[in-house]
Amino acid sequence: MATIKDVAKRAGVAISTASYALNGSTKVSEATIERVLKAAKELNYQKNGFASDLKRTKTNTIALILSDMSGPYFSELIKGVQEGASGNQYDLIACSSLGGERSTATKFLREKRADGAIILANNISTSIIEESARSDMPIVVLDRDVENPFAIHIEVDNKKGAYEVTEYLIQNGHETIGYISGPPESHDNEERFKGFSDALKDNNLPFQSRLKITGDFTREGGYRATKLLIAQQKLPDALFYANDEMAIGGLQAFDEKGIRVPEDISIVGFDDIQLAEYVSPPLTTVRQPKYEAGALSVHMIFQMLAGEEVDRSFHLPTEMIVRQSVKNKKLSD
Amino acid sequence: MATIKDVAKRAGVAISTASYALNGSTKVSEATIERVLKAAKELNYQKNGFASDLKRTKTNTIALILSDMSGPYFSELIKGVQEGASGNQYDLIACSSLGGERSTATKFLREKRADGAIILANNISTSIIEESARSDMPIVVLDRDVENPFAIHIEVDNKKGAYEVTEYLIQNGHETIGYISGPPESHDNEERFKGFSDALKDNNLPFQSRLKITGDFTREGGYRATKLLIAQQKLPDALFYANDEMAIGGLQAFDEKGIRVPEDISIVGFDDIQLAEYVSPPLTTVRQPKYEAGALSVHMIFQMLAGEEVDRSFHLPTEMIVRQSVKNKKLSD
DNA sequence: CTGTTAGCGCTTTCAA
DNA sequence: TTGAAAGCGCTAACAG
Repeated sequence: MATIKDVAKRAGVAISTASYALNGSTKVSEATIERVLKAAKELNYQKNGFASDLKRTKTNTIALILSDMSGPYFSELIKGVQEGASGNQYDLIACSSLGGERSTATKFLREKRADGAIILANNISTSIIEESARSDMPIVVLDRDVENPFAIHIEVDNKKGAYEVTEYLIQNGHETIGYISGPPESHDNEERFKGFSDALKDNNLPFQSRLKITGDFTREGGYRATKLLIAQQKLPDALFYANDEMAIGGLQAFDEKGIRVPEDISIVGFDDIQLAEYVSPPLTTVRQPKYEAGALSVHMIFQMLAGEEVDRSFHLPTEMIVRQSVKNKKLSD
Repeated sequence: MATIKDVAKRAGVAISTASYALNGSTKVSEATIERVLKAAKELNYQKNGFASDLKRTKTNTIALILSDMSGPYFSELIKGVQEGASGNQYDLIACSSLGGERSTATKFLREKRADGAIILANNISTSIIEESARSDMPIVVLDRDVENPFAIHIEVDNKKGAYEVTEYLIQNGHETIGYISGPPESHDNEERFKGFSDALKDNNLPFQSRLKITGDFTREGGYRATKLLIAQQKLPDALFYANDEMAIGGLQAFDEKGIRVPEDISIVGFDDIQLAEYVSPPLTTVRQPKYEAGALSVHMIFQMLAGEEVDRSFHLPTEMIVRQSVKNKKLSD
């Protein structure tokens, strides 16, 4: 692998001159630039990015850390981040936190391989985030709150969104409403559950703990949880799934038992993933402003990088998307 | 930002000793290790990853370069790559080729920011790939063929897959069959079209060029192309969409005009994206082994990194997925 | 077991 | 306009 040294030698100039020429400085004569460029091409020279980053102590990249990296859920978020980053001549790279302590994500955070990070990965520990956040490595955390002046928190208003859709269920005449939860340690899940139970309480509806079943945000988990509920024999009027994936799993479980949605039971989800519109029946759910969350995240990173004073916490509004998975009991009963 | 020097000083040892201690070498006494670790913790020391990569001239990461980084399409592929990489203690990072020459992807390739790369990004130029591929930066290209011993080519058998599904259409009694193409410069599209027209030819069916309409692999493009076709008044018996996204766009166009699928026209897609199963009617299509493609890609990268002799080209088999978007004309006519 | 030291490849100051 | 040289922070060979 040719280095700048080789290029300089071949062009018959000093290393520094080669560096200037390669970086398009005006300090070097046309003729020299040409000679250097020619030498570089002949040697198929490629600069070593690490060396220059090291020298400049700046990477011009921001890292997006995801628990999964696959998952259709992240598309929109990524788009928001991507556009913001490239608009500022920053690079965006995505990496996975799979593997916890030993993951790529941890490495990026710890080893300052990026100038900032956006994290949506429940499997990365809060302590790592807190240790890593600093003025030259500002962090935006999307799925929890963190105690560190250089880590701010952006989240959609899970609680309010859950409250609204639960209220919608109630207004449609549903009284016994179950909750299929995400993993108990999930902050999002917790907030959604709070919104859900607040709505129940405010409407003087009791919450039966037998109707809260723990899932894990996956389709499979929703399927299993729903099966469990069906096995209890007494189905509630409606079901709140803590996310759409689980709701879709639930749909399948109901379908297998010949239970019709929404005729026999109404359901709602959360997220408004792309599939929600296509399943049968189309899912009533709450939409998260994912693109906006992504865009805001990068924006805040840049603000922090610029040393500006920023708010420590943001809540983005959700929107209820009414489709056809909820029956109006007041009309039909 | 504390450096290893600061840590060494604070612990009262030499830099190298600090380095050894930090990296868990056995050459250092327990007591020293402890002192160093303590100092590091007190200073909130984080090592600079670039510096060590630079020193070791090895990054232990492989880059996955995508044109988009969003797009549900990539999920499976990513999973295959991710698992292969982390299984070998390598990091995977994904980056986007959005922005062409000036993209993050180009930077990674050119500046040797990874030990190898997997590319699925039609908007990155072949010349960049050819210039970047070398023994210490092997590349797997998924969407074209490249002339470079260190860049190998893995693709699903687009031609055969297209051939099969076209033949399926023919066997079901369809005779005039249209083709909604992807972008003309797409290699995948080209291969699919070849398979399509070969099947026609082998069955002595003429191909009418008015029935080939150019789309762009997006839902919107499929929608527009379909509208165009509908405007021609004479609908063919069936339509081959070069990918599922476009087929779903087409479904919408037909729906708006009250044209029923498959009663009035049969359609097939390509890819078998997740949605294909959920649209109405469920789409008959060709499944690509995306996970396998991803897994094989990393595997080959490691082979090349190890200096082994490898095949320059791989073709992965596809599988036809029969659902309900094709009518059997022989039965009903 | 610990310390000295020579770079990795690059940028950039300073002097010529 | 060009060149010499000093590091960026780290690893590792070598010497003690």
